Amino acid sequence: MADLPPLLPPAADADARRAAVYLVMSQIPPGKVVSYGELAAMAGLGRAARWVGRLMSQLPDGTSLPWHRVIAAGGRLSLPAGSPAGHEQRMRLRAEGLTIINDRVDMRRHGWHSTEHSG
DNA sequence: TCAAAGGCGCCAA
DNA sequence: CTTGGCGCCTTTG
Repeated sequence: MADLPPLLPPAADADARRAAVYLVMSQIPPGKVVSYGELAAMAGLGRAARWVGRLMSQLPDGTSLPWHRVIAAGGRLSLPAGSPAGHEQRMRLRAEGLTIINDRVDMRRHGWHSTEHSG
């Protein structure tokens, strides 16, 4: 996507950036997914995709944030199915009506802000 | 300041 | 499809 102007100042504290990411995350509707990079851009962090990924791993176990709706670019699930988090992710996504094939989901259908022109 | 690393992303072969 | 390579942003030693 085009380079979105930072919603946050470069000097924003980690708390502010985290809050921004959490806020965007909380807006992800069930059955929809976004990539790390998209989430980073939407939160005003630019290309901090990796940073977002690390933030995900840092989330508390009992968090209410839909971390499972944050996946890798192109609809890929980077978390291994054998991993507890990966298993949980697939379980939740399937529960929300997503079809996971070859560790991938159809971004055109389940992408939060994708071209859902024909529904 | 330099180097290494992380639930990443994109391009070339 | 799988590899290999480089870029990106941030944190840590």
